[in-house]
Amino acid sequence: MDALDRAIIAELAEDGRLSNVELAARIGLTPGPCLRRVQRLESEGVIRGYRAIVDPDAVGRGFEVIVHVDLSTQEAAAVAGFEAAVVALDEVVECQRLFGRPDYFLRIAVADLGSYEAFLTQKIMSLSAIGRVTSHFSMKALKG
Amino acid sequence: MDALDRAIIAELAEDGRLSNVELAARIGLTPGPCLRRVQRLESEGVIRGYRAIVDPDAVGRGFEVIVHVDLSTQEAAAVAGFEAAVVALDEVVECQRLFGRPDYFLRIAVADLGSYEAFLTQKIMSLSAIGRVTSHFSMKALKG
DNA sequence: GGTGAAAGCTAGCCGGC
DNA sequence: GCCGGCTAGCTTTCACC
Repeated sequence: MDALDRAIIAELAEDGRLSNVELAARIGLTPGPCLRRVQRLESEGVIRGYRAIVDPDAVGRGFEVIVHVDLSTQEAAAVAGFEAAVVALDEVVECQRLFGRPDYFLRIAVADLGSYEAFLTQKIMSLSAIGRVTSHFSMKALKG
Repeated sequence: MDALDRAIIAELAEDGRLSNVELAARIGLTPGPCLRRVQRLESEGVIRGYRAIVDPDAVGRGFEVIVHVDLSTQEAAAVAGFEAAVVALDEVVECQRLFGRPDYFLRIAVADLGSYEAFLTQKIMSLSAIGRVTSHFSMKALKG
C-alpha cells in the first residue's frame, strides 16, 4: 500500500466507474500497471466492490429516522429473536448492538412520516422483547 | 420508472461496475436500449454516481463510534461555528442536526480506540460551544 | 425496443529497468 | 519486482430502422 494505491482508492471511491485508462492518467501511471494494482486491491479485499448511489426519494426511502431501542429483557433467546426480526426488515438500513444504553441503534429509511408511523407501530413496537423505543428526527443532514 | 428501471437500479446498486451488455442480459434487454435507460436514470438524478466500497480497516477507519452532542448554547453564531468546524473534520463521517435531544448525532471513523481518544479530546471537546458529548460504542454491527 | 459499425477499453504477454 | 508498450478481443456508444 503505497501512495499510488491510496490515490487509486481515492479516485475509485469518488467515481467507481472510472475507466482504467482515465484512472491511470489521473494517478500518473500507464494502464497496464494501473490495472494490476486495481486487481490486487480487489483480490486483497481492500476494494470490496462497487455500488451505484441511488437517490433515496426515487425508491421510496427519502425519509430517514434514527431510532434507539432498549429491550425489556436481556434473556438470550429474546435478544436473538429481536435481532433476527429487526435485521430481516427492509426498512432497517442499519442496526448496531451497543455497549450500555441504548441497547440498539437503528436507522430506518421509509418514504415519509406516514409510512414511518405505520412501520414503527406495526413492525417494531409489536416485537415481544421491546422495552423503550425513541425516534430521533433529523432537521438537517450536515454531512453524510 | 417501470419495472425495467427498477431492475436496473437493483443490479447497479449491487454491482456498480456491471458492463452494459451484462446488465442488459440480466434485465432482458439488448445493450442499446439498456444504455439509454441507464443514461436517463443518471441524467434525471435517480442514479447519483458510482462508488468503490473500501475496507475501512485498510484506510485507518476501522473503528466507528456513534456520538451524541449537546451544545451549551443555542446562539446562532456559536451554532454555525460548531457546525462548520465539525463538518470540516475528516473523521466525522456523518453529522445530523436533530429536533430535540441530543442536538447533534455524529458518526466518527478512526483507526482505533487510541485515535478516538485523541480525536475526541483534541478536536471535539476543544470546540467552544460544546456542552455534553456522549460516545456510544458498537458491540456488533448487525446490519449496515 | 432493436441493429450495426466506429471508437475506445480491457487484459494478457513480453521486454526493460 | 514493478513499469511500459503492444495487440487481440470485447464493450461502449451512436445514428438509423
